Amino acid sequence: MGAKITDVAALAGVSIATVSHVLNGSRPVREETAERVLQAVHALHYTPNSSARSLKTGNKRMVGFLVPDISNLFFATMIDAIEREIAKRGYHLMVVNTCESGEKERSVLQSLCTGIVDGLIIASSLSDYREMEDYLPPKFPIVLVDRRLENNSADLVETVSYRAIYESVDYLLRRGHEKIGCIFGLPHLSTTQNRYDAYLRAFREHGLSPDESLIRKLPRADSNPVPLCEELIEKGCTALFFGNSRTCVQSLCVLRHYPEPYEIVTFLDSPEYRELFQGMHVIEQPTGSMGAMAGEQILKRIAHPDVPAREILLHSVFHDN
Amino acid sequence: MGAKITDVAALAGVSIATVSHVLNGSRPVREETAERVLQAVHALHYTPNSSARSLKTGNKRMVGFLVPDISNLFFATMIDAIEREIAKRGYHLMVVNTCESGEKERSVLQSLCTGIVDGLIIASSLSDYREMEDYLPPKFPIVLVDRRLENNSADLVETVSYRAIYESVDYLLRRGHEKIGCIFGLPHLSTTQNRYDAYLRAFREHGLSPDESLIRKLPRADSNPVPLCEELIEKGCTALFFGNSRTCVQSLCVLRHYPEPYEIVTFLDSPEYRELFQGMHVIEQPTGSMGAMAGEQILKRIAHPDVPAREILLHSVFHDN
DNA sequence: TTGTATGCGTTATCAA
DNA sequence: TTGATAACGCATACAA
Repeated sequence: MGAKITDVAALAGVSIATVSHVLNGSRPVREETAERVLQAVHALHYTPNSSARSLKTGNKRMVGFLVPDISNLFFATMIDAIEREIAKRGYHLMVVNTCESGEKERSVLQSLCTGIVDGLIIASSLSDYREMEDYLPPKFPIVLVDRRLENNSADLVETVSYRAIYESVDYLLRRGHEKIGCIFGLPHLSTTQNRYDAYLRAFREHGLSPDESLIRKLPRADSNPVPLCEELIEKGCTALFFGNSRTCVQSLCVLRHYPEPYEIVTFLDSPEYRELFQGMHVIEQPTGSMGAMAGEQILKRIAHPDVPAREILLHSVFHDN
Repeated sequence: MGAKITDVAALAGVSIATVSHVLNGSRPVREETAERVLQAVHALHYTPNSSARSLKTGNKRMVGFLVPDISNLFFATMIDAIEREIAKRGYHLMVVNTCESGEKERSVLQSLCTGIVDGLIIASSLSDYREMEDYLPPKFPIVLVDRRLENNSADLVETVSYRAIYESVDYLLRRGHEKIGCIFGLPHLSTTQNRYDAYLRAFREHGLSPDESLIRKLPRADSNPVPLCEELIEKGCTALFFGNSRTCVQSLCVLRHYPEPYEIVTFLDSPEYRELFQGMHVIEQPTGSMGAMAGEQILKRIAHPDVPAREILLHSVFHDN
């Protein structure tokens, strides 16, 4: 252990209260006294013990982020944005990978919310908010991001892709495609459901109904989309629609093996993929903005636990390249 | 605030000492009593307040990981492995993105090492260990991972790629390639330097010297390799060597635009890219193992701050597909 | 302008 | 086998 507040007080010839107030600016101190304290602090390389401070004040200056899959660039981009946002106010970000497991999410939730972090941003693998509510102290600051849960009563930052999906389908139909293959993500996620619904509605609004046999969903987080993709191409699809970046990236190796009569629409989840997706049509998600908004919102929530929950909606944009 | 140890004690009809001992296994407790305590813990969703525990024990059960670039899958893979490893012993991982900035690294270092984490794993953007040593309390547990620093006196987990690079160059030369283009990462990193040296040596051991005009290094972390790659192809290269996965991924969009008379060797930094790199020859890094070893080592170092520093070396493997 | 004393929620040392 | 209680290092209400 290093120096403690009592050591500083002794060296400066003042009480520990004065040391504390000098360091926190929490009460006027005579300039000369303050000077002596600061010198003692410097001489002893004193830094306040953050556990003691947290225990006393209840404030950790730390936000947790529960991520379903850290090896997905979508979340890496979001992490970066959140961290940048909260760092502005002196907060640290603690990232924990929940591996798309509701089980692990709950266990991590429980261990973080009691004394480690002041608030939690969660991209949840659960489906109902009540599944996590039991494990949280009442009014614990929570911001849900990207994925919506049923019976949610927490703040939410979400991206709406309905319009962008409509435009992309409209584009493909105008280009005359009749067999459009389609691969979405995990069926139980709100994002998947919303994109799927938007996709169907877009066809219906054109007076069509899509060939359901050309629509696939990935059963598991680690499912390989390659066989699905090959199947769709074999079936004679002339266009492919990918419901997220990762699926598209993983499928690229297949696409190279075939001649290219087809057009591709894919979600662009992270600017990292912009170059890789050159020549495709992309639905760009405002991933960084989502992270920034989530970071901003969790700090607001920590500061004001009692104001009503907010929903913040952002929008994806379709680019036909 | 949630339930406290006094609440549990009251509900179970025992003293707080007994609750503590049941939870920590630090003293024999009658089975029936222990059972009652556990039930109360469960009923109240009690979790010990970690600030209080840390204050008392001096142990935070938290490891920090300073990552230069969280949107690089290489590091995402490592994060996952570290977290998995230390979770076995009840430790949490706190990830902070240093954005390839030595400046930011030092500032984060300073704020984390005094009371927030028990130890730090660092993939450093600095070049000399003494640059960070000044900001650390004496004997603070540090494990350097992936990147070696000059004058290092901390534990180190590093991957050696010399043999794999030799084999890959040998392979390309045997296949008769005479113009081999080459793109490496940031010049100041030990990994880049080692790979570059190994590349040159491999040619020399074949009695050749590589055409230096076909070797490129990325000047900055956010540099776009695409123009470099195009240039190399224009110059008539029949084979390309990528010094890391990300550079290769970013260059893929170019490669599609040219007919394919060339062969590609690339580092495979993360299993995520395995499919994408199908048909290429890869130098596979043991990224997950590096993370696991780093996690294991930091816990050893925290437990035994006084044993001499260790160097742990792993090896990349070349696969000609 | 400064000092004293209490308590934050644990762990661990005594006693019983 | 269990309970009472003293720290851990700090912030802060209350005194002076």
